[in-house]
Amino acid sequence: MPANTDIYNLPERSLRLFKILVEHFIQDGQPVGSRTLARDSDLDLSPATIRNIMADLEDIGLLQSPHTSAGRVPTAKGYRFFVDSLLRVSELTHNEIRRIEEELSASEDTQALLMRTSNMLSDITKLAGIVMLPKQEQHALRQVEFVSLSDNRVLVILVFNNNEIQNRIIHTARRFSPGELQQASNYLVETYAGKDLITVRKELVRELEHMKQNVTNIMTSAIEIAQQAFTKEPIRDDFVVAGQTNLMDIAELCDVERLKKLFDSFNQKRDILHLLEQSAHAKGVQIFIGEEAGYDVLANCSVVTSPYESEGQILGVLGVIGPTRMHYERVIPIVDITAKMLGSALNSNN
Amino acid sequence: MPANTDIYNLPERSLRLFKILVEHFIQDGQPVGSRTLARDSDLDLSPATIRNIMADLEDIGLLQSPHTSAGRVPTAKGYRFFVDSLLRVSELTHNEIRRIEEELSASEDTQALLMRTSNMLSDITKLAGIVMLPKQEQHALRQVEFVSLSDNRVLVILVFNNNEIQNRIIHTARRFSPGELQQASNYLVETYAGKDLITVRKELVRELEHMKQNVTNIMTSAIEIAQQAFTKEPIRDDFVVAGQTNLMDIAELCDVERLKKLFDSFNQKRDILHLLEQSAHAKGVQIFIGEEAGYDVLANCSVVTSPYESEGQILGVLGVIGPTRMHYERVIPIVDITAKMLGSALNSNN
DNA sequence: TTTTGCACTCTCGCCATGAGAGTGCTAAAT
DNA sequence: ATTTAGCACTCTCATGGCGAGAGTGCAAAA
Repeated sequence: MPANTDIYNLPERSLRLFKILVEHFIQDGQPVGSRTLARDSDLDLSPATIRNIMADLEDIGLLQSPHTSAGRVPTAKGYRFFVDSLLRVSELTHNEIRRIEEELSASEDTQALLMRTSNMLSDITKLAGIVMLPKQEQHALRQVEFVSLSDNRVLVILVFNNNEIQNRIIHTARRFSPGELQQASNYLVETYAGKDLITVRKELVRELEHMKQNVTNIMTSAIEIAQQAFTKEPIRDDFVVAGQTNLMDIAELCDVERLKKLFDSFNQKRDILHLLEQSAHAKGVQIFIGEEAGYDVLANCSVVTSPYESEGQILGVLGVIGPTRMHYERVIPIVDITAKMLGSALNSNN
Repeated sequence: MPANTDIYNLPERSLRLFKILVEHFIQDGQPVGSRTLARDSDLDLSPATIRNIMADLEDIGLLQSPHTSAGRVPTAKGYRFFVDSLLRVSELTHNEIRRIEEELSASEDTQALLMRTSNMLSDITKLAGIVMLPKQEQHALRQVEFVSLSDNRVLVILVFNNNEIQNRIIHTARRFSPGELQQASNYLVETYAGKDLITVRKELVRELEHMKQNVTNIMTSAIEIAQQAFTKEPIRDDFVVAGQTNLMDIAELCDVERLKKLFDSFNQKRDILHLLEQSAHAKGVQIFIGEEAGYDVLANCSVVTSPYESEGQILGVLGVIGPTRMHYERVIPIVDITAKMLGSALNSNN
């Protein structure tokens, strides 16, 4: 009797059993035994038969048992197989869709909208919502304003095409009069509006070169100020997490050690950011099963993500962090739809 | 032998013992017994005598024992007495002071500075730092800028005297041209710069009244826009908490239930805000011992706060949240000095 | 191939047990 | 009149044994 080592060649019956087992475990978090499975599956099999099948599934690496006399639970590989091949996502109710629509409809500035999105995700899924903020460098400059503060400090306000607003304070070599600032602002808008920051920086460097040869340029001061205003990268959050505390209710994470590590990694951003960036260029929903990807802070966690885009350009990534044992069939469409709606909300916002 | 029920009439010896006990408990969190105390106090007393004294202290309500055969721990009242009458704060080292100075010296916009302060507090104390943001209404308007977005949406940028910057998006009845906006902005700055938002609102109402009678006013549109721009209160965080995760290391809070409640109350703001507001008009450092004040989420927690002010005006409150069992002698001067330095940093920032 | 029967394993809750720590009280000592 | 020594008492906590319950794997029967 050759052991079937290929998960894609499993007999129909094993698949159904496996699916029911995973669903069962997702439901109540207890390892599932053969008795329960015999009772709850519509297949008419005795526990013994089911035990044999489960032993096979364990050999392939889809299941494991915490100890000899507990039932079985899915492995990371098991979850992967489940979400990739077995899962059928459920339709969202009308109410849910309307809820999402409403939350994303209000037109404020982008930052606020993204935070609301994150909150909404966490609220609706009862997990942690996460929204990566778009790199503003991709966005075209729309407006530049200068406000003179005391001495030689100048407040720079940049407005981008996506309604993102940035404030920076710079120190100038000398004091500029409001008139000069106004003039500089006019010049810069005229010259650079519609270009993204990277382009702007490049052109500024060239301009500066040019200026050295041709000192009579009346826009010397504008260039000088701009040089500073556009170069300095403001410290800026990369993503926002909402509803972290929802994770504290989840049994398998309910240990302060682990939670601390997880929360710390939200604060330090590094790992999470790395993971989000990976999925930035996938299309549609992606699912990371924590242990699989090797992020040890994400042990027992899954991350469901989707990039969101506007006018064909990927702006960022959003998603949900929860236990591997999460209701994927609900979470996936929620993330999916949210990403799409956020995309069009940002679009209509321009 | 009349039991001494007045804590201020306790014999010197009892006081010293009590102080040592509290310090001991703060140090390692274990209930302190008579043996330990006999060993560690320089008073040359036998455990038995100390037991008698401790029994007295327990009668007065300064101590309690978790159970008959544990040592004693301070009660809330005990902590109160300790911090009010017995505690001698330690001097900060030069390094620490320099550290604080450096963190608060960078001149950016106010929001960023406050966040850095909060982070610094949590980092230096290894507890949670908290900084209440100033109500911007107290601050004088310095500058108003309008940027036309698509259709009839206008971005309003308010700059206040304390370098705080606010962005709001408003919807106008009709589309305004950049020229009109510029004109409106000029008019508003001319008329209202130097006044705080509350005053501005009042005067605007009067202006509007006036306008109805005298429709020829050329600044109709300015008033119209301003009406919206200044009335709408942007959603805005009331305070920022940093280093929450530090609290997860603390033994007496190390239970997910409690932590969740605490973190939730940070998010919902209500309780914490209420507490902070209480101390806004105290002068200097204040200490709240959680249970005492009746905030049940703050059980086993203390909050050390100080208002910070600039030019004699109280701007807000900052502080540290930690276990009742915290190193007050260190935390108090840190909070104190931070508040003072933040005050002057904000001052020099104007 | 499936099922029955059965021995085996592992967890978990329960209880008893004993060491350790600390107390309170009484009687002796200073 | 205090302070101390002695001692019985109480409470926690770690340990180990025990039995119930759940689930397994295997061998033999259907």
